[in-house]
Amino acid sequence: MGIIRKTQSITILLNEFADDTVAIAATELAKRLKTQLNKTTIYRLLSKLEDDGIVHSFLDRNGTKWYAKCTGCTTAKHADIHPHFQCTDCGKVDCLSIEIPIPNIPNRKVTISQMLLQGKCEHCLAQSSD
Amino acid sequence: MGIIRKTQSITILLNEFADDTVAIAATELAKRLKTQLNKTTIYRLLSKLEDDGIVHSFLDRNGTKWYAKCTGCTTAKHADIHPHFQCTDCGKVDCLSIEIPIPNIPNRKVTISQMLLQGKCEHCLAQSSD
DNA sequence: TTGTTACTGCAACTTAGTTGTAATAAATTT
DNA sequence: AAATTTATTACAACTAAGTTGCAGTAACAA
Repeated sequence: MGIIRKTQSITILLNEFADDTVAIAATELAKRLKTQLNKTTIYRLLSKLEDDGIVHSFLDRNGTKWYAKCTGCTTAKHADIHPHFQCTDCGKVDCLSIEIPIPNIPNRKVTISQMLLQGKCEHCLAQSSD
Repeated sequence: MGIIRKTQSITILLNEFADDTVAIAATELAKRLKTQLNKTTIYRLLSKLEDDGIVHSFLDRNGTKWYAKCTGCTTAKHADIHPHFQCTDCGKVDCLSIEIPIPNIPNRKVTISQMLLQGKCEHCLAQSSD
């Protein structure tokens, strides 16, 4: 179910992911590209790009789905095991370049681990002098 | 916005949380209690119970919202900083009684940390002899 | 340049959750 | 115990995110 043809739509969509660590909400993409792409196309492409290991997705506390570029992922396996950070002030979300070890839980075999951190980003910390 | 009156509805709803560590999906509660409570009531009560520190909620990878009982929380602050575990085989979700330290991120002030672990639960591990 | 079929747009749909409002039932007062 | 107050509930209607089916379009191979 990956991407086979290099279409205009893909170029338009990938252009939005200029910054490698900043995540974009799926709904935000749908809004931004409304005049250029149908929302069905956007959702379908995002899903394919994720299958191909080009982007990865995650949810924040509100259930909003975010997408960001992958680094070092393949079709076979997503290697993005970094935590994500959401600023509670400005709402900005990005990928943190640290690795969180998967904790060992007795009686269970843990294979996937996801971490969402919330707090104040650099910019908002400076603003509030707090 | 907390709970003021001890109503029948609350009794019915809280009865579902018999097990202290097993989480229940909001949609599952809506389905189970359909004949007894209106879904609006269910969602509003869950939200109030969360405000009161009686239950806490979190989202899984599919965006499904789960609720589970709190231990040691108050109206002022949710103290449930444990990770949640979802079995990729049977779908069961529960609270793990371990504490994950909030990682220190340079240039950011992290105040909330959430972790979702996925893998095989004890029961499904035994089933699959794997 | 033609044929194949992946991809896209559109409309209609689904699902989770929310909002407004009138009726009901806890809890308090008399 | 009855009356009063108002938090709570049910109902219907709505919203927002995402999905599905399908006919038309556009990559790309031959």
